[in-house]
Amino acid sequence: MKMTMNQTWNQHVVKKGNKSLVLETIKDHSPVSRAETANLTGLNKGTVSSLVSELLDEQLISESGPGVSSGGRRPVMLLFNQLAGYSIGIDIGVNYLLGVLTDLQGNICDEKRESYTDLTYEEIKVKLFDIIDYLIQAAPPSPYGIVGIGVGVPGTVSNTGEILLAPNLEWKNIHLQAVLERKYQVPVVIENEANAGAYGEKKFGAGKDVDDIIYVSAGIGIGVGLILNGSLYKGNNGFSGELGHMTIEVDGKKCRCGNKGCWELYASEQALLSSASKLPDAPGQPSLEHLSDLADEGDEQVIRLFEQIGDYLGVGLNNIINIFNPQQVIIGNRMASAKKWLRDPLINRMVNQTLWFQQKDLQIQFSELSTHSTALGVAAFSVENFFKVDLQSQSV
Amino acid sequence: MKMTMNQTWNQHVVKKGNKSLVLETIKDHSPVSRAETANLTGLNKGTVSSLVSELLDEQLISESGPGVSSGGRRPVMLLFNQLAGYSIGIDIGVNYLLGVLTDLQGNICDEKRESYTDLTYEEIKVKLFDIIDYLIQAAPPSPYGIVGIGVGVPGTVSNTGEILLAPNLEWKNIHLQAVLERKYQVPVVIENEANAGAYGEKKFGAGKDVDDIIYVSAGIGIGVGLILNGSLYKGNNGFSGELGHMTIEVDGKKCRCGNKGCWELYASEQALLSSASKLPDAPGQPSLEHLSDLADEGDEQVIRLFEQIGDYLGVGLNNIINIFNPQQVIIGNRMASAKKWLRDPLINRMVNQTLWFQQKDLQIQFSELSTHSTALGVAAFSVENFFKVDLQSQSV
DNA sequence: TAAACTTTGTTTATTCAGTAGACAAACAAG
DNA sequence: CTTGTTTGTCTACTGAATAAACAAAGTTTA
Repeated sequence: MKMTMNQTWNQHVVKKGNKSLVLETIKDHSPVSRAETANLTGLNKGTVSSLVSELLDEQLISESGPGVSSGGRRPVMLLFNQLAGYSIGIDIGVNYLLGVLTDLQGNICDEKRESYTDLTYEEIKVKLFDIIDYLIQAAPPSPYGIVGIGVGVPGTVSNTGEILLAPNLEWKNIHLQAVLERKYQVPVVIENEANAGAYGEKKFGAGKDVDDIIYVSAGIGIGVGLILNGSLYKGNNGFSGELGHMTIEVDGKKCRCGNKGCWELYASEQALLSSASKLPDAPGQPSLEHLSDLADEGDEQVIRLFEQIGDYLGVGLNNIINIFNPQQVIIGNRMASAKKWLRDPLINRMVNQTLWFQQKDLQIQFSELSTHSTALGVAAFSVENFFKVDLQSQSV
Repeated sequence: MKMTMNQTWNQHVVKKGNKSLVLETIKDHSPVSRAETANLTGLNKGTVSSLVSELLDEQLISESGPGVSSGGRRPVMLLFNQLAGYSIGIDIGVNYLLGVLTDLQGNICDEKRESYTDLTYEEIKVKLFDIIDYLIQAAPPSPYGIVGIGVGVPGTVSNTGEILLAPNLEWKNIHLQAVLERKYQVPVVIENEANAGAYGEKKFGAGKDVDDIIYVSAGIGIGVGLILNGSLYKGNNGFSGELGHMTIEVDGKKCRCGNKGCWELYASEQALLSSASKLPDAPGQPSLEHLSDLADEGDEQVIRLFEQIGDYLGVGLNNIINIFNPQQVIIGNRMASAKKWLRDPLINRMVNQTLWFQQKDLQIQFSELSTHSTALGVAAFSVENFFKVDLQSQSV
C-alpha cells in the first residue's frame, strides 16, 4: 500500500511481452507469414521465428500451407488456432439467463438462453449450473479445454469477485466466484454487466479501434461501463459506473437509493414501463416488446413516450460527454432495440446542448452485438486471463 | 490509427525502466544505500551498483558520507540531487498570474505573483514573460538549468498544446506553447488548470499515495481533473473534466454554454457572488474574501449563502462519486479557502445521498496546497518529461 | 585483543534474449 | 539457364541482469 512495489524489469518480461505481441499480430492479421509478422511487429526475423516455434509447440497457432509468392520463396502462412480452447460467458439478466460458448477468438460456438420471472438465488443457481453443464459438454475436444468461465451480473461486484448488491435480483453478498471455481475447477471471473458489455463492444463490436468508450447499459436500470485509455476503469473498489444514480433533477422523483432525481428514474426501461402504465388506455402488463409493437403501429402516445425517454437519455449522455470527452458512446442492453424511436430525440438533445468542441470526433452508436455484449465480454475476460498466465508459465 | 503500433520490447527498454526505478527509489527513500536500494527494488546488487554509477555521472544523484552500520561495513548513502535542475510552473488565473520556480523534487525555490483585472492576451503575455524572465534569473547555476516550463490555463487545451477556449479570459485558439518554446528554447507544457491541479495534489499534496483522485477546481467556474488508475485521464481530445457543465437540474438556469441547469451555475464562486449581490443589504462589489470576512463576523445571511453553495457542491460530488468510485475527492482552487463554511453542508448532502458502498474508503478533502496546486502540477509535468527523455538519451 | 561474523559494494563468469547478417531454399522473370 | 527476390533458419555477437566470489570495513563475541 505504501510503496507501489514496482515490478523489476528483466528479460523474462521482455520475452513475455514480445511473445504476446507476436501472438496478437498473428491473431489480427491471420493468415500471415513469419516475415510479415516481423515487419508488423518491428522484431527481428530470427526472434519471430523462435517465438513462433514456441507458439506452435503450445498449439496456439498452426501452419497452413504455403501462400502466394510475391517474387521469391513462397511464405508459410500462420493461423491463430482459435480452437485451442473454449471460454464460457454467462449474462445473468433480471429475467433471463444467457450463456455462450466461444472459441479463443470470441466466435460463438453454441449458446443457450432461459427466461423466467422472480427467481431466488438458489433457483437461478440451478439453472446456471444447467447452462454451464450444457456448454461444457457442447465444447469440442481441444488442447486446453474450457479456459475459464465469466459471469456478468446486474449489480456491484467487489474487486475480490463478490457480488455485493444486485438490487433487481435482490442478491446481496454472494460469493459466486468461489462457488463456481470449486465446482468447475477453472478460473472464474465475475463482473458487472455494464463493464462486461463495454469490454465486449471494445473487443468485438462497435468499439474495436477506439480507446475511450462509454457503454451505457440501458435496461431495467442504467449502468455504465467505462473504457478509458484503452482499458476498463473500475474505480477504487470496483464500483464505478453507477451512473444510473446520477442526479439530473435536484428536487426530482424519489429513488429507492435514497437520492432524488436519479437518471434511471427518467431514462430506463423501468421509467418507460411506469409512464406507459399511466396512459389512459394502458395495457395491463406493458412490456418493452409490446410498446415497441404499438409504436410500430403508429401509436402516437407511445411514440411520444419513447421520445421522452430518448430525450432524458440525451440529458445524461450530455453529462457523460462533458465528463469524459469520449470518442464513442454506445447505447446497449434492452433499450438499444428501440433505437428507431430513441435515436432522434437523443441526438437532438445532444447537438443542442453539448459543448461544440466535445462533439468533434464523437460517435453515438447503438450496440452492434445487441443482447450478446455482456456474455461475449465476460467470455473475453477469461480468454485474456488464459493468455496472460499461459504465456508466462510456458517454457519450451 | 488502425493498429496500435505496439512498442517492441528489448533490453534498452529494460535498462531504462530499471534505471528509472532506481532513481525513483533513491528519490523517495533518500538517504539510502546501494544495498538497501537493491532490496527495495528487488534488483541485483551488481545491477544497482552499475546503474547508480551512471546516475552519479549524470549528476542526478550524489554520495553523502557513510551512514550508520548495522553490524557490518558502513554503507555509502546516496542522495537525490534535487538541485541538478529547475522547473518553472505558471498558473494563469482569471485575475492573477502565479509563477513558481521549483527544484526537481518540487520544492518551491522562488515565486512571484501578480494581480490584475480584465487584461487581453497581449497584455497578459507581457506580464507572463516578465515572470518567466524573473524566475529564470532567480534559478541558481545547475548542471541542467531550466528543464522546462509548464503553464496551467483555465480552459480547454488540445493534445497539441493549443489553448482552444478559455472563456473567462476570452482567449480562443492561442498556441502559447509554440510562442514560449521559440522564445525560451526549452520544452513547454500547456495544461488545463484542473488537470494540473489534480497532478499537483497527487505528487505533492493530499493525494500522494492514492491512485483514483477527483480534483474539483472550484473557482469562478468549475473544472475537474481526473487521476484514474494512477495517471491523468484527458479524454480523446484532451477535453475531459468539463464537469462544470454537468446538468444537475433539467430545466434550470440558462448557461452561456447553451445548456440549462449546469452545475457551475449553482456551486461556483460566480454563483456565490451573484447570489450575494441579490441580498437586501448587498455590498457594492462583493468578493470571495469580503464574504468570507462577513461570515467570520457571524453574518447569518452570508453563512447561509455559503451553506447553499456547499450543498450544491455536494450534489455534483454525489454524481462524481457514483461515476468514478474514487478513493479521494479534493476540493481545490479559490473556493477551498471557504472550507470552514462549505464542509458541513457538503458532507451532509453526501452522507445522506451517496450509495453506502461508495462511501467506503472514501476521503473528502480540501486542498493542502491551496492556491499552489496548479503551478506545482505543471512544474512537475516538466520535471517528469525531463526524466523521461534524459534517462533514455544518456549513455555512458 | 583476536577471531568470527556481518554488511556493503565491486568484480567476474554465466545466462538469456534480441539483433545483424550470412546462408540456403524456393520461387519469378527474362 | 541465369539472375534477382523473398522466406526462413542459423551463427556469432551484444547488452543487460544475475549469481557468486571477494575485498573492505565494520561489529560482536570469546
